[in-house]
Amino acid sequence: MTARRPTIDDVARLSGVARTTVSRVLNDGPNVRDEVRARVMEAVKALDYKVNPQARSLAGGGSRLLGLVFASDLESEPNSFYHSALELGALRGCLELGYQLVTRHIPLQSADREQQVYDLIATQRCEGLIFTPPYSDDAALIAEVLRRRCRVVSISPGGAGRDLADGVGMDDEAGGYDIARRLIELGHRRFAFMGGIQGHLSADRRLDGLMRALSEAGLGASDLIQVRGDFTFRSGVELTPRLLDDPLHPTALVCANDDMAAGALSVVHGRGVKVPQDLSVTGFDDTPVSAIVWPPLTTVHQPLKDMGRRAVALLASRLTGGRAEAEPEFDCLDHAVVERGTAASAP
Amino acid sequence: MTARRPTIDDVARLSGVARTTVSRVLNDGPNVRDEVRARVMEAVKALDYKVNPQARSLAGGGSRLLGLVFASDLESEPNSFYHSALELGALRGCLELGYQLVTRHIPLQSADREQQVYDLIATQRCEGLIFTPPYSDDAALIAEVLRRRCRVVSISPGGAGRDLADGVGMDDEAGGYDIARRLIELGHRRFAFMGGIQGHLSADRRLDGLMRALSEAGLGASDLIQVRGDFTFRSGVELTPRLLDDPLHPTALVCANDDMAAGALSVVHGRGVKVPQDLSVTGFDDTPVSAIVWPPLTTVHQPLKDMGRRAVALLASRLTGGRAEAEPEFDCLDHAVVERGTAASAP
DNA sequence: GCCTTTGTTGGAAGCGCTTCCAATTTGCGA
DNA sequence: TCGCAAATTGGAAGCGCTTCCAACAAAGGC
Repeated sequence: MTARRPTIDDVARLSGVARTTVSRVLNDGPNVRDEVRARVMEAVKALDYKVNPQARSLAGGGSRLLGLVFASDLESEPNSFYHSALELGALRGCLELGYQLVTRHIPLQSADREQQVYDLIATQRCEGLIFTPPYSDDAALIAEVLRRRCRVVSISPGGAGRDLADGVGMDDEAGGYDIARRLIELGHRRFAFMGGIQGHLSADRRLDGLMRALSEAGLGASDLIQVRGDFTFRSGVELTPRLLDDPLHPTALVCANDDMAAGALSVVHGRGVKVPQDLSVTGFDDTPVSAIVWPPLTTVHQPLKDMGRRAVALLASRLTGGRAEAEPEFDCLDHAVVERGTAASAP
Repeated sequence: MTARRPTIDDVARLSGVARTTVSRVLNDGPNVRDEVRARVMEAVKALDYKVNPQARSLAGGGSRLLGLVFASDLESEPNSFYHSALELGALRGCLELGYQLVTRHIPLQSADREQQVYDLIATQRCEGLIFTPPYSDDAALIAEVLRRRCRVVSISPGGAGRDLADGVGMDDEAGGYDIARRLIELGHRRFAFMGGIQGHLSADRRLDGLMRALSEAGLGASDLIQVRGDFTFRSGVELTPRLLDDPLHPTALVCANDDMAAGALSVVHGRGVKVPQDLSVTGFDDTPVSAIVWPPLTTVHQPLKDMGRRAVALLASRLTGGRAEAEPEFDCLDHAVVERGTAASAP
C-alpha cells in the first residue's frame, strides 16, 4: 500500500546507471550513448516514472517564473472567456511542469507598455513570456525580450512572431476558409466581415481564408463589406448597423470572434431581422458565449485551453529541455466548425 | 543585482535563532516563546521573506495533491464560466502555495459517484477535496471523506456542509434579498423566481432572501411564482414560457444564475416582450454572460475566482498550518448588485 | 607509440524547506 | 533545595532533483 512514487534513483538502479545519467536523458542532454539512453527510457516506462517538478525546480535554480501577457485592459474586460481559457490552460501546464505564472494585462495604449514588459523580466525575473495578439507579432518587442535572454512563445502569431519565437495556435486561414465555405454551400453570395483590431494578424488571416473561399466560388471583393472591431461585445453592437445598412445587403455576417457576433446578434434582434432565416451570423473561438446567445452561435472551435498549456510546454522545453537553441517551431492545433443555430440557407 | 530571494536561513540569521525555529513559527507550530515568535516575524517582514512552496512541498512529504469536484457533466457543459472561474482561482492558489490540483466532473446521476470521489483519495492520493454544490452539502459524503483522513472545503455550502467542514462562499440570502429589494424599490410587486436543482442549498437561500424582502414589503407567497431549473441556459429557455403564461403576470423575473437568465432573455425577446420596459430580469454570479446578452444583465456579483483561491488556502491551512483540528470555519466573501440594463421600473 | 581532445559516465554538493531527535532551559511539587 | 517533567531550542538528515567537476575511455594527431 506504500504507493510511493518512483524516484530518479529507482530509475537509475533499474537501468544500471548513475542518477546523473538518468537526469541527462530526461533533459535531452548531450553525451549519452544511444544504447544507454534507450535503456534508461525503458526503465522510465517500466516504472511509470514521472519527474517531480517541485524537486526539479528546487534544484534547477532560476526563478521558474513565466509571464502571460494580454493586450486588453482588465478594467474594460475583467471577465473575458478568451483570457480565462488561455490562463487556465497555462496554469495547468505550469502546475504539471513546476513553473509559476504571473498574468499581466498591458493595454496597447499604455505609454510605457514596452517598459512594463521589460519589468516582467528585470523585476519579476520571468524566464519566459507568453505573448497574446497583437503582442505576439510585435517583432521589435519580441527581439528585445529575446535579447534580454528571456524566452518567448507567441499565441496565434500571424507573421513576424513565427520567425522569431515558438508559437501556438490554429490555422486561422483555414478556419476562415472553412466557415466561409460552409456559408457558400448554404447559398450565400453577399458577405460582411467584422474583423479585429489593427495588428491582430491572426484575425486578418481569418479574413484571408474567407477571401480564398469567395474567390473559389467566383466571388470577389465587391461581394464583401468589412469593418474592424476590437473583439468586444460592445464593438459588435456598434458596428453592426453599418453592415446592415450597406447597399450590398449581405446575407451572411462572419465575425472574427464570438463576443462581436453576440453583439451583432443583439442588434439584429432589435431590428426585427430574423436569424438565421434573414441573416446568417457566425462567430469564432467557440467560447461559452456561443451557447448562451440566441440562437446558439455557429462558430469555429479554437482549443484555447490546450493552447495555453502548450505554450507553457514549449517554454519549458526551451528552458530545460533540449530545445534551447532550436529553430522556432509553430504548434498548430486542430480547429473545427461547430454548427449551431445561426447559419442557414441564404434567403 | 543579485536579487536572490531571502531564504529561511537568512531569516534565522537575522533573528538569531535556528532554522528549525523559524520553520516552527512559519507553520504556527507549538513551543515557541511569544518573544521569539515576534522577533522572527519581524525579520520575515524586514526581509520581505516568502516561503518557497516548491521546497516546502519537497521536504514536507505527502502528495500535495488537491481535488476539485464538480457535479456537472462535462459533456453537456464543457465550457461553463462558473467552472472555469472556480478552477482558475483554485489553480492560482495552488501555484502560490505549492499544491497540485486535479479537477473532476462527477455527474450526480453516476451510479458510482461516491466511489469516484473515494478514488480521488485512494488512487490519486488527494490530501484535500474541494466540493462544489450540491456535493458541498452532502453530509454523508463529506463525513466519509473526512473519515478517510482527507480534508474538505465546501464551496457555497448552505447547511450541513458548514458544520462538517470549512467553507467559502458569499451570503446568498443577502444576495437574494439585495436584488429583490432593488426590484421592489423599482415598483415591482409580482415576482417570478427561477431556482436551481434540488439540493443546491445556496440557490435556495437566494430564494429565502427574496422572500424576506417580499414580506418586508408586505408581499407574500401569492405574489410569487417559482420553478426549478438546472442552471443551464437550456433550462432557462424551457421554463420561461411557464412563467410568462402564469396568471400572476410577474413583472420581475429573478434567476438563480446568469445562464438561466440569458435563456429567459432569449425567449422573452422571441415573444416580443420588451426588457426592461415590460419585464425586468435579473441574474446571479456576474459571469461574462451578463455582459454579452442583450440588454446586459443586472445581476449579483459573486467573486468566483477568489472563492477558488480561498478554498485552496483553507485546505492548505488545515494541512500544514496550525488549523489542523480547528472548528470548521466559513469564509464569507463580499457580493454586490451590479446594475446593468435588465432591471427598470415596473410597467 | 605517446599525448592531447573529445565523448561518456559517476560522485557529490546543494537547492530551501520540514522533521526527528537530542540538548538545554524552565517550572514546579515535595 | 533538589529532581523530574514539560517547554523550548538547535543540529542534522534528507525530500528528488540538477549540475559542477573529476574520472575514465575512445579517438585522433604528431
